[in-house]
Amino acid sequence: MSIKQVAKEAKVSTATVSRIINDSSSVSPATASRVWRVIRKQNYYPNTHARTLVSGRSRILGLIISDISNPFFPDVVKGFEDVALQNDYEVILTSTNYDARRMASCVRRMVENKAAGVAIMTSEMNRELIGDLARRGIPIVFLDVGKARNRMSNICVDYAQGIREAVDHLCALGHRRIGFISGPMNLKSARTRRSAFLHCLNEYHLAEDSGLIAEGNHKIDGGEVAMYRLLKLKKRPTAVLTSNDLTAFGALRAIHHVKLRVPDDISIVGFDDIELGQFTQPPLTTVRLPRVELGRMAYDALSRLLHGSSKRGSVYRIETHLVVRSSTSTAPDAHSSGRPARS
Amino acid sequence: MSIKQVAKEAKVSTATVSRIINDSSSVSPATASRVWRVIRKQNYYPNTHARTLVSGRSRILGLIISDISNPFFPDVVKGFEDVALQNDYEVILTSTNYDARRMASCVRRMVENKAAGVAIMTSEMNRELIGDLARRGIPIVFLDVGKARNRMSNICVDYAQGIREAVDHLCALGHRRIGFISGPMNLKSARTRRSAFLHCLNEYHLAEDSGLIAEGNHKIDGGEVAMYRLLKLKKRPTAVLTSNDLTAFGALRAIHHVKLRVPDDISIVGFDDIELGQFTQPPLTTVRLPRVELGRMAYDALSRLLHGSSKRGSVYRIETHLVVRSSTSTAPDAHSSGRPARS
DNA sequence: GCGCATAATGTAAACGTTTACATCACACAC
DNA sequence: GTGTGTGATGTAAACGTTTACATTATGCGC
Repeated sequence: MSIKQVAKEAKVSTATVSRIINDSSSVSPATASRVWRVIRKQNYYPNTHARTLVSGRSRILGLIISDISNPFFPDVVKGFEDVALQNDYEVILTSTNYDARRMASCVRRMVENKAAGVAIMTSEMNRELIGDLARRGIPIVFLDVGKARNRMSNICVDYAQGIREAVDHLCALGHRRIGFISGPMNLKSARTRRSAFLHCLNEYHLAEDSGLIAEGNHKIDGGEVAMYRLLKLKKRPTAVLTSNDLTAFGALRAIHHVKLRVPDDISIVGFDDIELGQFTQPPLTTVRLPRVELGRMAYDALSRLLHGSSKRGSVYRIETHLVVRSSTSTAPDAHSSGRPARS
Repeated sequence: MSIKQVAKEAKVSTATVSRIINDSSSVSPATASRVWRVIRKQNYYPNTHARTLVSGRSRILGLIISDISNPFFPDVVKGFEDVALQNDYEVILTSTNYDARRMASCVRRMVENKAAGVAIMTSEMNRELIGDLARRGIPIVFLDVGKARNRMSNICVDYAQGIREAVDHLCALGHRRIGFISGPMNLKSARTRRSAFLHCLNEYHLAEDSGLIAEGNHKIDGGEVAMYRLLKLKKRPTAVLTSNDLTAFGALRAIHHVKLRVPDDISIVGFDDIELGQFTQPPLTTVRLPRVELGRMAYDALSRLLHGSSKRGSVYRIETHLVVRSSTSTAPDAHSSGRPARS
């Protein structure tokens, strides 16, 4: 059961066994193979906790997300976990449930478990808590937070690119009144997406009409309610971008409910490209955010912070691109004036 | 940083600090509050690994699933995690990716991390591996495996109930040719669902026509392909049950693609009731399997095994029920002969 | 004031590893 | 034969806790 018993049966010291398990450096092949035999025979597994205790390094990586039942996250988790596992790291997954207080407990758990590094894939942030981790020398990877410092890297999603492609696409189809359904404005990621949209509108010299912007909650019901609001406008938008796909699903639902058709009467563009978007009626045109890759990148960033030569963090970039399906088409009121020039 | 420093600053022994952190039994309130002050001031967190090492108990629970990006699992994970956390357990999540070999590594990781208990929510099983856990005295909770033994409990999903309700519902609507799209037959859970369906058909004295049974893969594409097969039948079914919702989504897609209508031409019933089922076109009639509750129950079962008086495991039962939405309606060829009697 | 139960606290061993350092055997140069 | 470098192995301390046991202080009955 313990290294001692292995050592005893193999007639070597515990030090030798330890060396064999870990690096095999400077141990004779003969002894090594004999000890390996005993290890297999006894079905011995080293005790992680003892290892961590003495060596100080833990081979545990923390992954903090908002909520696993938000379809954005499973792929991120998968990407992160797969590659972490391949490198013999254990992953501890915690969720904030969008609640800043639970963030504190997430961080505490990371510290208690002596996580070697932490990837924070949620935007509920807390300066002090981060400081807590930093002070303990734990490398951190953030999502969409602008700074790279010592032992802190940052993954920046280029929302603007995808949104630009979407607006581009809609303008080409003759749309001029383009609405937007945002996420909850207390969420950093929602604000980022929203401002990328507004910025883009400017580039196209389209009037920024705050009436065309509704706030959702990044869930289906919120998207539905927000879409009803936009539909009640006397001059309703001919196309609507949404802050995430679930919101778009809600919008589709609302439109269907008032007996309008997508894309004939209204075009809808989602964001994220969750798998189910292919199967809505009609299949959803959306901006793809590669989530598995995001998870993988979070691991890579962490790994570089852990094993890299420099302790200085970096900023990584994830691209987003439009995926055209069937929820967008020509604007119903399209004149032949063509698309506006990009500024 | 360590208990010693706390002890030193509070002018007590490490034993006293330990007692204060853990049980507070037989330590004077005065000392306790003084020590707590120091703990907070130093921002001290006990080292989990040291704790586990000496005490032998680990407050880590293992959760083994197939694949987090299968929409069945996030809710299970959520249910399990939430209640585990409330009870100060850490959760280690591992995925088999439907691969028996990876199951071995999942189990090894559980042992290495000295998990206090393990919930295995996937049907890829392996006798030896389980024995490995059992021999180490680690309590286990299974899903849909019939035995309860020492330190082993089992959660049984009552698939039959929900399927019975579904067939009942379809028969009441005049359907006689009811098809079934199964999951991959190498999956235990898929086989269980399939045989529950066949059994039910018997109860209704409906002919068991193997041509009406197609094999999918529990994913959308598989459901789609399987549905095409059923549609090509010279006497195609008027209603189709599916082994899970994703399969049903695929079926909807296939039907839509050949310009038939759901439910007018064909009724579809899913299984699981994943959230997105409400938002398909039409919203999916399905059998609800309460996943969050399943996760919670897995924790409870584990907890009882850990802290309960008896080491003997139990069998728990999860009910499934039909949720009627809009993907089912009267059979197109319905005669007025009424529904067949239940045997 | 004495003895004794009880409450509060301290001492030190133990948990299973890793690792710096010590030891040993051996070969090789001189 | 002596010294010295090297490769293989052993010894023992250390990691940060918990906990059985020991010790000390406190209060109470008589």
